[in-house]
Amino acid sequence: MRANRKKALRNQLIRDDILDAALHLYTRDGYFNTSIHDIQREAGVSIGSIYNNFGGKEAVAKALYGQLVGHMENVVDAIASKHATAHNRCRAVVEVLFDMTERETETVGFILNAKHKEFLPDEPPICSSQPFVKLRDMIQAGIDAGQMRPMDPWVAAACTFGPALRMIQLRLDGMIAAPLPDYLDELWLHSWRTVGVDPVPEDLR
Amino acid sequence: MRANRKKALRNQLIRDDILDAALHLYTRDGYFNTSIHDIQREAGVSIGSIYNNFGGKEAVAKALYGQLVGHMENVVDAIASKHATAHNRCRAVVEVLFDMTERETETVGFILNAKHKEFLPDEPPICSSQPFVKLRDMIQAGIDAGQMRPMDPWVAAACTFGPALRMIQLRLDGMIAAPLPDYLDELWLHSWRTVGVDPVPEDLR
DNA sequence: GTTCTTGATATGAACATTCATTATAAACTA
DNA sequence: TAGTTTATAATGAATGTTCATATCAAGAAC
Repeated sequence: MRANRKKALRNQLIRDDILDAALHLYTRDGYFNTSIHDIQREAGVSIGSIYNNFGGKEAVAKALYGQLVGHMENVVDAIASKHATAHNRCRAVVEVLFDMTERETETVGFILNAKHKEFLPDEPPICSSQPFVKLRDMIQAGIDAGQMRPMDPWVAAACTFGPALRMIQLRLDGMIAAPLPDYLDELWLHSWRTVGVDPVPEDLR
Repeated sequence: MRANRKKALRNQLIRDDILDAALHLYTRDGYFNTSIHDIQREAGVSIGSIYNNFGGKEAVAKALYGQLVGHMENVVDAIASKHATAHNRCRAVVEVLFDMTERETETVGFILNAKHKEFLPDEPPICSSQPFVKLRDMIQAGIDAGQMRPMDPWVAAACTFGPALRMIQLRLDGMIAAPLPDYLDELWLHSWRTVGVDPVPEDLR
């Protein structure tokens, strides 16, 4: 029993090593420029281990994708349960995304920037994955509650998160030198003016 | 002389056929899922022609990239010389991008969505290419002229074009069913409220 | 306690395939 | 004639995948 747990732990470590290496190489070089051999070298495991644990090149990407989407979903859920109003929720989403862009750059890059359709053709597009659906629900709820202007939900979503996502992309591309959180207040003040009924509260400007 | 021109013309036709095929396949399947043989078949030319005219796989992508960036630059230049105020210029940019997304879907997809860094590692990032630089200059001029709120230029650019770019991405991903121009007025009304000093003129709402 | 057996996993050289590129000769064009 | 296109085949490097073997932990037999 104890032995099994130990074994399972070691197993988990190897899986994590592989996924860590894959994330690193995918975000640096792209999926197609990353060979199984590269991952094997970077992770310090054998090729066989990758096939034993995942099954193949695409399966590694799929597992990584699932893990990170799950992570994003947890983040969104945490925000939704912590904040009540549409304004506070949406602002928290942008705040967390900006923080994550600095702290977990590779995660954000892989989730927001990678073209999954090209290497995971069977996965639904990222926009229809759980965390993104929940973001849209968040906005729809805000409109229904009269906290956001009545407008097409897609337009509302694009106006609410579009500017922030653009900033993230520019930051990931090395165009913006300063950490994103530095821009949070200014950006959000303007973003919310677009969609919000009430202005941004004084203490968040 | 006349003969040379005819020859050059035929030559140009072949080159265009190759680039058209490449654009089509790149946007549908991605660069790495598109082989030279795929392009050759789709274009109805021989492999030799591709190597004679371009030199190799990456060179095709590079030529295509250059052509489309040049096209975008012309579009931006035309807008800049046709309109005078920051508002009219920026709105025209969004309008043209929305139209192009419907009419030249593949061009827009390749320019805005493709990860060029992965297959053209020597090219500078798209954000620092001429047309994008000119867009930022456009915004900076608007701020200097007092037509746009004084704010960080990156934030201004993200607020001005971020929502529109997000809409384009959603449309390209098949999330939005209606043609983008249907959303133009509503989106721009909200976008401009974010960054403009004066409101959107009556006749453009 | 020592040795043997077992099951699960790790290893990495070998294999098979893909695919960019080169080569070649015949047909075509100016 | 000289240059280009075409059609086809050949080449070889890159790389995804397989599999026989090695490793090792945990009991079983003695």
